Amino acid sequence: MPKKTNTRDKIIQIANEMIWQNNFNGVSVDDICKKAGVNKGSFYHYFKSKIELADTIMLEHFEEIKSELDHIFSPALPPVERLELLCTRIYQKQKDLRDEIGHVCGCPFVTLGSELACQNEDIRATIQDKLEFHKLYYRAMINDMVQSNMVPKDIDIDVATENISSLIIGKLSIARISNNLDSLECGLLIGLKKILGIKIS
Amino acid sequence: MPKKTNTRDKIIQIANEMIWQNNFNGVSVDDICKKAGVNKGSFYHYFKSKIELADTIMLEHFEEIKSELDHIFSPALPPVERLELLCTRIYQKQKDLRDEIGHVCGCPFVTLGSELACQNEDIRATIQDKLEFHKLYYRAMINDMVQSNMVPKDIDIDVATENISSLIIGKLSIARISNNLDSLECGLLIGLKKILGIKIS
DNA sequence: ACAAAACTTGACTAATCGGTCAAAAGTACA
DNA sequence: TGTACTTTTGACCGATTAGTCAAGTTTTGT
Repeated sequence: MPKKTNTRDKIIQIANEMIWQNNFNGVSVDDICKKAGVNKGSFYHYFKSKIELADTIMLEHFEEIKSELDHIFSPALPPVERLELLCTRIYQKQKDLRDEIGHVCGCPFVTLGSELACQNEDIRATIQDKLEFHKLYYRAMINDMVQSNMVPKDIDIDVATENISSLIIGKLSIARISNNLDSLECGLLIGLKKILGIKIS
Repeated sequence: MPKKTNTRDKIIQIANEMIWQNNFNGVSVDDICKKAGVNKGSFYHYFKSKIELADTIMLEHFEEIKSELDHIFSPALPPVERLELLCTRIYQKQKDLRDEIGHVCGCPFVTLGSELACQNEDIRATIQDKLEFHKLYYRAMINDMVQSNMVPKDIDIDVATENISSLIIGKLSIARISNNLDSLECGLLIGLKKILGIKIS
C-alpha cells in the first residue's frame, strides 16, 4: 500500500503532533519544517500563516475524531455502553500516546484553545465549534437513556450534557498537568454516571 | 496607608495579569517590563529567567487564593453552604475580570499548566502541587457532608474529590475557550451536587 | 511536445526574543 | 561624611522569530 506523502498532509500531521505534545507558541515554523523535511517556502505555499495552519490542523484532526465518535456513539449500542466505551477509548488513547512519547498530552482542542483563546479570535471560534460538536453525541446518548428509564425523568438534559463535557475536559487537563492517567482511568466513568444519575454497577 | 510599590511586586502583579489574560509564550519579557514601567536589567535583577518568574507568580498568586479558600471552606459553615459559596465566588471572580478586560480568562493555574506541562518540568510540578492543594478543602467538605448524612455513606471520597476538582477545572476551561460564563453560572453547582449525590433543592 | 500551472528551493528580511553587563544612582549604617 | 550594599539604567548580544521572494523544477492538461 504505497502511502503517497503529500507535502501539505505531512506538514499538518507533523505539526499536529508537535503542537499537541508541546504548545503552539513554543513550536516554531522552522521546527515544523525541519521535522517534516520540508522547505519553509513550501510551508508558506500551503498556509498563509502559522495561525492558519493551527486552524487547519483543528479542522482536519476533528474529522478523524468524528469518525471515532460515530463509532462510539452508534445508536445500535445501548446508551450506557456508549458511555463506557467512550471512557475506555479516552483512556486508551491517552495511554498509547504517553507510552509512545513519554508524556500525557490531554485534549489537543482544549490545550490549544486554552492557550490561544485570548490571542486569536478565529482559532478560538473554531475550537469552540468543535467542542460544541461533541455535545451532539452526548445529548443523543442522554436522550436514549431517558427513553429507556436509565436516568431520572426530571434530568435537565442541557445542563447534564454540558457537565459531561466539562468533566471529561477537566480530567484530561488534569491528566496533562499531572502527567498521570490514574484519575482518568478510575474516576471518569464514575463521575459521568453520577452526573447522569445512573447507579454504579 | 502608603502603598510602597516594590519593583519586584510590580513585575509579579503585572506579569500575572498579562500571562493570565494571554499566555506565557505569547507575552515577552519586554512586554512585561514596558507595562510595569521597569527596566529589563531590573527584571533580571529579581528573576533569573522568565520561567522562574512564572514559577514565582504561581507561588505568590496561590497565597492570595489560599486565604480565599480558608474563608470559603470555613468549618464554621455548613458544608453545603461552602459548596454554594465556592460556586458563587468562582462565577463572580470570572465575571468581574471579564467585565474589566473583555474576555473570560478561566483558571490561571490550569491555563499556564496546560501550556507548559510538556515544556518545563519545574513549572508543571509547581502547578500540580497547587491544584492538589485545593483538594484538601474539597475532601474536608465531603467528610463533613458524610458525617452529617448529606451524602451517601458509600461514597468514594477520593474519587469524589478528584471529580469535584475536574468538573470545576473543566468548566473554567470551557468558559475561557467559549468566552462565555453561562455554563459556569447555571450548571456548576448542579453538577457538583450530582457528583456528591446531594439532592438538588 | 508544449505551455501553463503547481510546487520546491534556499537565501533573505526586519523584528523580536531571552538574557547580559558595566556603570550610575540610591540607600543604610558607622 | 565615608563606605558598603542594593537597585536601576540603557545599551548591547547572538539567536530565533514569522514571513518573503525570485528563480528553478515538476506535474498537468492538451
